[in-house]
Amino acid sequence: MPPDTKAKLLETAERLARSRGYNGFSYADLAAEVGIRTASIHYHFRVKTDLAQAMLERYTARVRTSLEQLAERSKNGAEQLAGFVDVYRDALGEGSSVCLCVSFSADAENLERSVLHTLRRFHDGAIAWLTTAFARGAADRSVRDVGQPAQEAAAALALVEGAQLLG
Amino acid sequence: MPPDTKAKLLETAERLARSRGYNGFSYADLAAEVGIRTASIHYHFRVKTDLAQAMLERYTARVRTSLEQLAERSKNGAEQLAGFVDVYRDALGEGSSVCLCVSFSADAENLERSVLHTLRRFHDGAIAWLTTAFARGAADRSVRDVGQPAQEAAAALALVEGAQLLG
DNA sequence: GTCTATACGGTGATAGAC
DNA sequence: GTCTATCACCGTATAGAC
Repeated sequence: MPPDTKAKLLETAERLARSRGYNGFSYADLAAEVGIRTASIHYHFRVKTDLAQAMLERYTARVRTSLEQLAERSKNGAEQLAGFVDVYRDALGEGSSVCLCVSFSADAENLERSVLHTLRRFHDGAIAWLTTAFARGAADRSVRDVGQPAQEAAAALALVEGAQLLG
Repeated sequence: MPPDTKAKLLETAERLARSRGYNGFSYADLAAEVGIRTASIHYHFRVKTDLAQAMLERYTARVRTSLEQLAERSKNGAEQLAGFVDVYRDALGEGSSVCLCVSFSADAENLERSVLHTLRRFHDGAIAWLTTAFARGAADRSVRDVGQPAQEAAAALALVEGAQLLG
């Protein structure tokens, strides 16, 4: 069994990005934490953009799975919505860190197209999921005062991301 | 009349920070836009932290004035709250930029204590203002479904900041 | 796969002439 | 006040030995 350095790099990079922002950690920081040299990182991720892309894809897949499971096991729309906050925060990395997408969005100006594209798809997916949840809550009467589900969804996403920024 | 380079630096720096993030612009960028050399910037702001502090103080003062005037001229709580979004976005720099505090919050990990303190005071002030507005709206019946004004205020601030991040 | 060694540009910052 | 010149560092990235 190899130590699977690549997985360790991704895990550590995500933790660093979520606590310091994507541009807030360097290959030097990452290498030090994992216990190798910066040059070795380049073997696994040729350029830093490759690392960013891999981080985001790994993160997106994890969130998608969590949300799908939550939608299935929820009894109604209200329960589904209530679980969203937990998924968005706790299940994705404990403690005083921030959603990976918040950290990426903040430095969005310097990101590559492909990474930006993945980021946008994550947001679209989250809004679609929330829209369904609000519509469900309105239909089963478990959520009150639902206007346009799509608008409620956009507002809800902005709310949780903004809340993290203020933390 | 001198060209007042210092003011021009602050103005340009704010525009750059709001479109690229605080760590997204360098003295080189700033110097190029203003039309001087990087060394000259150091005459006005010895270190970059000094610039950050000055930017934030200037911004905070401007927002405070706008919010005070808005509170005074508003007929009721609902009108006051409706105007908040405009102040927070338009009145503080047109176009596709972001609130200066969002850009600072994103890179918060690398900021100095004093800057961080000013940033927190801005947030506290905004929440206090919003709390008053919600309480006013609840009292004069112009705003429906007001729970705890302080909580509504925190949620509202998170909402507008998160919305900017997603933009 | 990981290492040492190195390249190269960009960064904030300083000294001193004008 | 602004300049030129220069600094020490840190960032990503590459070459090649092991």
